[in-house]
Amino acid sequence: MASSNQPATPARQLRADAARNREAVLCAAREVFAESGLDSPLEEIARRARVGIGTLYRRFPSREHLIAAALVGKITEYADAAENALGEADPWAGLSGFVRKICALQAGDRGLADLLLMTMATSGEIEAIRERANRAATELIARAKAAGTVRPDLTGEDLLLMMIANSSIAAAAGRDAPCAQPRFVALMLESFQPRPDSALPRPPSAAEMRRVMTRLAAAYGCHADPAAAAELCGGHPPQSSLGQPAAH
Amino acid sequence: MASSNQPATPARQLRADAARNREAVLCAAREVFAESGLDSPLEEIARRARVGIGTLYRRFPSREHLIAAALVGKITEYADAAENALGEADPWAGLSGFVRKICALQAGDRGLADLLLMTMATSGEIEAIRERANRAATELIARAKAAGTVRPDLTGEDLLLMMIANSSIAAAAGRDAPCAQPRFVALMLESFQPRPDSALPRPPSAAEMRRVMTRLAAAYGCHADPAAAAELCGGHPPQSSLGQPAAH
DNA sequence: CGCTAGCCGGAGGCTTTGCTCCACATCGGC
DNA sequence: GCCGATGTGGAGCAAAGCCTCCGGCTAGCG
Repeated sequence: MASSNQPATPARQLRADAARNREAVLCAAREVFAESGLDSPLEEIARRARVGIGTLYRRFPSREHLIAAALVGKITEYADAAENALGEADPWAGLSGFVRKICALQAGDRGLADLLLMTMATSGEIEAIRERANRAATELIARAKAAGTVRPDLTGEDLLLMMIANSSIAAAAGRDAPCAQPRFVALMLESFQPRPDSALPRPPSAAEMRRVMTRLAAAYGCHADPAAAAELCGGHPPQSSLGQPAAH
Repeated sequence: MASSNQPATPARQLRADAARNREAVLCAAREVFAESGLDSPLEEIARRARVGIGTLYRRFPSREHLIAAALVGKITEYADAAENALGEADPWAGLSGFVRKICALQAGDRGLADLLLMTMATSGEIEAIRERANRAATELIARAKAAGTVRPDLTGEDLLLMMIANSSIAAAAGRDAPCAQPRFVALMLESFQPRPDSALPRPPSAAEMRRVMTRLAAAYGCHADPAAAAELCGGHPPQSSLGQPAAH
């Protein structure tokens, strides 16, 4: 068993009809996830793709595989936004533009909003892209700090908190209050700016936020513990060769 | 079919054992709601109260009735916090203390956090208390604006946005990142302070936010449309115009 | 063409949750 | 202590989702 981590493209060439169906599922998944988030019923996706539920499961053995395959493109947009922002001459313009951009992305796609807040243990590809975005975002903050246009105690974790908040506001306000989300982002950006004599309580650590993201993943039915993840990938659970991994 | 709006206290004297059970259910409900939010399974509440599910439904014919009965006390704390803050001499100390207080309340009780973001069409009592809090909060903002310690374009709707955000951060971070929620509140308070030459996009209207709260209520299985609500109360659906006091 | 590996759909088992209904138990006035 | 009004528990039905399995279909190679 070659342990290719997860087939972003199917292992071998699919038959023409199968490939067509696979694409239809991905397309429907993008639609449904965007509308209703990553915990949408998979049956709804199959229905919209005009495909049996069995077909969906054959192509994507778990929800996480489907999520990863459907949203690589979208999360790449996110990473690209971060790196493009580094090209901006003015550090504050770069950072604030990036913040507005990703918050708008979240507001426009509930699936992406969810994905940006969780870790996908089974998809190295997604995590690599996220890491790329993280590096760029950290650099964006560092530059703005150096230029004195951002409060010196701002951290990358603050950006993540903002994204959690933005995601819930976008989900709650939706079309009922379309100006809520931009308003909130503007307020957050105000809070990022430096202000003399104002100290913030200490931020959460990167490790803490990683744990948060792992728990959020679990809430969407994505098992982030290594054993379950490995099993899902067809890999070997650590210490392999036990009859069955304990997790069920 | 008596059309008493909703029995905050049971219609007539309950038998001793029944009253004891009712109290046990309320107590369990407060626990479970606090831990897991207003969408917790009612069976879990019955189980923890060591009571049959039938008993729970007999006493509280719908989830909304149970929520209202279990959380009147908590939401009263919220309204009291607002009114007490009006007693504070320094307007900014009053407002910021209030904000920190309610956000801490939300962080400590997921049920309350949820309740503060939704309208309870079937419980005039809850809505009256909320209205009391709204009036006080509006006054708090007005005072702080007058004193120049808060940005002039801040509105009551911004407070609600903050509460939505705070609720989701508290829920996500939980015990994994206990400093996340205070950190976020501190940032929001920074954004409330005045800053020359900074304009915010226009805030959502009160009516829009009311619609948002109604939809959030529906998400917890609370039917907020007048017809369903009235039916649930055994009252008459149409015409009666005494509905909610319009916020503001 | 004909054949088969590969693919398809959805029936159906399982779990969770909501809510109803009724045979039985208990309280408490007399 | 009797006995009916009152209360109790949980069996049971329905709906929604997850996921597996298998009888039948077809694409596309030879």
